[in-house]
Amino acid sequence: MSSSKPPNSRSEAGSVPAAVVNRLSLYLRELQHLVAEGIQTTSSSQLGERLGFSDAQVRKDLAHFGAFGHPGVGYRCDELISEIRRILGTDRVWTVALVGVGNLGRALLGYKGFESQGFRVAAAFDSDPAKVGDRVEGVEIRSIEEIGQIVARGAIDLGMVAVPAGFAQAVADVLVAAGVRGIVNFAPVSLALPEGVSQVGVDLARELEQVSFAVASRLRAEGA
Amino acid sequence: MSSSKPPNSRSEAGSVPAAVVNRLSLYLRELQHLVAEGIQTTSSSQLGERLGFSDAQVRKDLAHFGAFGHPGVGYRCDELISEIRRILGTDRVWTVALVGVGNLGRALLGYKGFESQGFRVAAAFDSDPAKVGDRVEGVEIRSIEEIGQIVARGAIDLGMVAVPAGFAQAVADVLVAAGVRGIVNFAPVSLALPEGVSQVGVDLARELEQVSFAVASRLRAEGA
DNA sequence: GTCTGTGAAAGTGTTCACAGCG
DNA sequence: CGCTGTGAACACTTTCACAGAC
Repeated sequence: MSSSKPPNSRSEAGSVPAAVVNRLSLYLRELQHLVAEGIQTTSSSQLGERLGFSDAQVRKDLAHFGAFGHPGVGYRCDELISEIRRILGTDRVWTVALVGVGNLGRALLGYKGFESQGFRVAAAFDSDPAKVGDRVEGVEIRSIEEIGQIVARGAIDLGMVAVPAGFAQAVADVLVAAGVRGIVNFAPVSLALPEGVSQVGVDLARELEQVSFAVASRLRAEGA
Repeated sequence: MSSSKPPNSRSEAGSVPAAVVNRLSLYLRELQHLVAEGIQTTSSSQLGERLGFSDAQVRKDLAHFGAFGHPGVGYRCDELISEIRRILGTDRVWTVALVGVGNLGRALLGYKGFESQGFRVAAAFDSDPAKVGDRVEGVEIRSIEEIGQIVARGAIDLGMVAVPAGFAQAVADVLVAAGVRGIVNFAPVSLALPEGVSQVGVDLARELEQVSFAVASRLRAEGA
């Protein structure tokens, strides 16, 4: 409990608001676009402007994790990219298991955006015997019974659940029992997971509902 | 400024926090599950418990829009479902245009969860001449040049963008010019849209990053 | 002069706790 | 009694504004 804290490092595990983490990965994405445009240095105001946030918001968010900027200069893009990847944990490759190789599962297997961000879909499972053994995008589809073996072998960090709503909880239970540490759930149900397993839900109908609310509100305001 | 306000109605268009709208569609989903389980009446605490929120949170959220509960009883599920659908605007059918029929676009065309929530994917567009004319899930793929005609004909309310990042802004511009009122963007870029057009972004890699942050934080906390 | 990092102020969102209704 | 709806207390986030670094 004595000891000097290492400089340039904050809690990171401590309670960082989810909204901050959300924006962090937006910053990362935008920094990568900047680099692709040949821009090497940016500022909190440039970054904020491109994303619709204030400059102060950008600086405060980053301040949760350390001091990465250069007063009078701004942020070196490649430097900040490295820092954010380290914070998000994507300075290494996470292996991901996909469960459910329907339309959506197939799209996830073929999605090109995972690899460059540090995620590798390393295994796919489906309950349909007709699909087991097939290869999709170079990944062999295995029987759902094999989840335990493959994941517990330590080869899998995260799970993506793309099965019908009625099966999602059971699949999640199996994944958790096998030792997965986090789950992205594409089924339209709220999963009950034990503490220590993180989840993010992606519900396509809900995304549309968010838009329809905004549009409907605007229509109501105009019409009234 | 005199006048009696009509009972059971609040602003709705007024500034409702996005977080509230997000939870609203979670409530809707959960209420639909409750009905499927044969449960007809629920309470703020039951609803909250199943979703991980406090009972007070549920009541406060709903209070933004009116008084839908029955003291001493709770909420009648079907009643509350109707109210929330009205608030979200999904008490009618929204027609949606999909742009980009790659892996993800195909999955969106085949997604079974839209119809029941009030969304109909009524048109699909792709820039690849080889795809134009094909039918996917009963929807004919049209050339991107036709967006203007089809949307402006008034048949389309919302757009879903599932094209590569580099084309997303251009596609969004065309959709907006054609009169679309809201966009769900699956490309990993921030779209610049004019005021009056709503957007929601879904970035699959970012969803995984949120999970990897949480897991990495936990590992750091344990390891340290 | 430019831009960061940060306390202090302002603004929002959440929880508490209870009056009032069924 | 149980449960809603709600003002008041609290906690959290964002914005402001400026000292310090380049």
